[in-house]
Amino acid sequence: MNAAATLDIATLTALAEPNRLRIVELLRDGPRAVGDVAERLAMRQPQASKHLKVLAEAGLVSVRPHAQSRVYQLESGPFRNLETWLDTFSTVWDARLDALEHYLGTIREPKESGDA
Amino acid sequence: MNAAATLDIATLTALAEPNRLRIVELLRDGPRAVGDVAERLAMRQPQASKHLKVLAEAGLVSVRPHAQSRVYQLESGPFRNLETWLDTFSTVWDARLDALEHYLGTIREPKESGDA
DNA sequence: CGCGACTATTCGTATAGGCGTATATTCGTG
DNA sequence: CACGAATATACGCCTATACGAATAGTCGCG
Repeated sequence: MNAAATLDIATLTALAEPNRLRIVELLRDGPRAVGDVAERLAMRQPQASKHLKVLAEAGLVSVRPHAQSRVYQLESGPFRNLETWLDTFSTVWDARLDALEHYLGTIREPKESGDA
Repeated sequence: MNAAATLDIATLTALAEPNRLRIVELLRDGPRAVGDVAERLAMRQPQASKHLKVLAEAGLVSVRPHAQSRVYQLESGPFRNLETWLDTFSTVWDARLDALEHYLGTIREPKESGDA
């Protein structure tokens, strides 16, 4: 039911690559064609294409053909989803100290009472 | 200066691993010892230790010794930082269509005035 | 239609990193 | 101080994947 809290790992694996992260940050300033991305980030065209493909498969970017060029732009979905996932941690920071104390208290107890 | 907008890639690489992501989501419910993590996530103790080490080096978790056990808990810093980074994209979605139109218009131009 | 510009794909190579097994280390206890 | 429990580290193996070079595909244009 809470599908909103289920983060797609592909979003993170796509972002967790330096060059791809740079691409995303470049695209933040606006859409770009493949060659444009390659030139600005000083990488070769095939690498740009491959990384953009990975980003596209993760849904982070979309493509729009324009003559021979292909213009890539960011898609909000995965970013919003990631933000939603991050929000599930917001409540943790408040209860953090309390939870630690509590856990240290129960660490002696065997493992009983299956929680969730 | 604006270090807040500079996302540490280590945060993403640490999270972009299924088992580590599961660890983080488990720790969201509260701190856990290594063996506890290993048992709940059905992984072996060394793997749990290694993954927790990576998470710790990325600053996502902190350790607190308790007898022979070591209790790991989430640290808010990287999560907040990631959230701040995500916020830099919020303004993009609004200007998205506009930016695409604009880029398609300038795609013919060689390279207009090197930006920042 | 053939050519040039732009992009995607394929192939081989190198390396990062995850896993399992074994072992070292540390701490509390009697 | 010896022992057991809990954790960390070391080693070898194996897969995923990023890179470079070469090539194939696609589109507009004359």
